[in-house]
Amino acid sequence: MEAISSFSGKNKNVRTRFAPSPTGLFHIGSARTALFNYLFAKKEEGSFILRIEDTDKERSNSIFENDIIENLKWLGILWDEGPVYNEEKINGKNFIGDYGPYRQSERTEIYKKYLEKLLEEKKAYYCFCTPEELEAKRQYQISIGNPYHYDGKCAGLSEKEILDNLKQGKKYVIRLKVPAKKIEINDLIRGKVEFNTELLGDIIIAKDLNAPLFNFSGAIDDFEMKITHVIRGEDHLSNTPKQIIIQEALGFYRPYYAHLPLILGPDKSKLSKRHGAVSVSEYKKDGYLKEALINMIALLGWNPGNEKEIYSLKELIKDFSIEKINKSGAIFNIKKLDYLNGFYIRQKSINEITELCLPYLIEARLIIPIIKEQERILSFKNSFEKEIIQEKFLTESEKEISLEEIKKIISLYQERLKKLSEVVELTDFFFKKEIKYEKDLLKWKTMTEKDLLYVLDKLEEILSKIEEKDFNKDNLKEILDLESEKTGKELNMIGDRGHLLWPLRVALTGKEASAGPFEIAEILGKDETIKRIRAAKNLILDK
RNA sequence: GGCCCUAUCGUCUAGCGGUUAAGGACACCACCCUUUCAAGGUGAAAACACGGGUUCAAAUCCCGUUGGGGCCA
Repeated sequence: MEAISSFSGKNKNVRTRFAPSPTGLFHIGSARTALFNYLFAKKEEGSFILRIEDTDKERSNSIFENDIIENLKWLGILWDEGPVYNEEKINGKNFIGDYGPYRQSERTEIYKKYLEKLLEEKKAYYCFCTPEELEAKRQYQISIGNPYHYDGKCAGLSEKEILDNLKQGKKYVIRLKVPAKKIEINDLIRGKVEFNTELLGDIIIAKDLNAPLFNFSGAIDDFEMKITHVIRGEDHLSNTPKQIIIQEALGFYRPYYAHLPLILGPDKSKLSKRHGAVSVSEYKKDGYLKEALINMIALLGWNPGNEKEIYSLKELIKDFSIEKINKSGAIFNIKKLDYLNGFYIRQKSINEITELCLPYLIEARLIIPIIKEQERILSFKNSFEKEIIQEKFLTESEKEISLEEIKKIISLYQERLKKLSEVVELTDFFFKKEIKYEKDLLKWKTMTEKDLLYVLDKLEEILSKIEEKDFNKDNLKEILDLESEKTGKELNMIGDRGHLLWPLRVALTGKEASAGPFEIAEILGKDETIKRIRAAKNLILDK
């Protein structure tokens, strides 16, 4: 039996790969496959490789390749080697992630060499059977209750027949002779899995000499790239015996295999577009942090064996082990992602979270940066403290607002955010000239319109008396607490500050949920606060 | 249809024959805090698919059934 090495010590020879086809946006399931390959390689201090499997020219698109690359980098899943496309980077500083990916479309010569070798050694042969012919045979076999596989007709073609057919330009495929045998795989996750090759028939390995099929090019590349561990989704388990047959025909070593359970949608089928957002870029745009995404997908199908739930990429590398990967599929639970995202958002410093939120506010046109080069504000990084702190913005209501003030606003909402994108709807009232709401929203519990007008009058009166320089949350709290005792008695709502604070909050925000009114009033300032209280009165009086 | 994989609370999972009247997390519910919403705190409810074995003892091992999934066609 093949020894299942647990690789418990460091093994720097470990080489893993992530081999996506660029036929769609970078998928959350692919991200997890990439992550696990990365974690295992890093854990062993080995290498992790990115290989773009773009042999299917019809379906491959560089847009998708870019999406994969961009998001891998964003997540911090960086590969260790690859072609360097930019000369300058060879002489200059060359760091991980600067490498391009390996592309199968650039390696057809390599596959061709092996294809010719197999043909020469008579381990593979040209097959000229037409699709109609094959379909007819298939139907017949099924009708008599047999499982269908190719009957090997073209394996017996003479040298002359082959040449004649080729000369005539007949369409062909290349088939590999498949010996009838049992293939046993010792999957690192699933244990022993057996396949019978008799059910396969002679498999197609290429459409022509320049067009190898996925199973063939993959097997070649895993060998050429000295991959030791093939970690991939369970959907590839059925492909494994085919690849092993190819390896055996070519005399290659066999890598270790580990087939990950699939990530499922709520209906338990493989997670796909019809379940909603599945691409990493969509989650990123929606305001999920990479920390949350990494933490989430790592814990889908893997767990450390203790009760730790919060994991950084670094900690994952430290604790990761293939043995702890589960066997059954896991449903992707967006609520848990939300929880993790909220958690990581709360961990951020105010500068970090402001930097993260700013693009959303700008995109919603709530604020516009007042600087010559607008690009700078979107890409600021290190100079945050020194430079950006001076930056000014123009609000939607065309008032100037400093970054310092925006920071204050965001810090009020930091612990309320589940996703960065929510910052827009939560804080829009700070930036808008006019806020719209139903007047009934102003009423607290059993208050009448008369009570409400009385309270709003009182608020205006009291707040007007406070000097501009004393218009801060602590003072406001002290003064309004005192006032609410009086008005509470008058309105028969003793001890219930809501009769004063609820209308105030709604007048300032137009929302039924928000941060505290004292903090909000301080940021809005005395003039704006009083203006909004008056607007509330007018709303009630239908003016 | 054939082959293969899989099965613990609604969800993610711990459990690797006896310290388990099955533990944690998310979600849900209640309470506390509180002007609202969050956050935080406390607590509740919630699962070993089924049937056979093996064993003194099974969620844990074996077989089957059923369910779910994947691949191929």
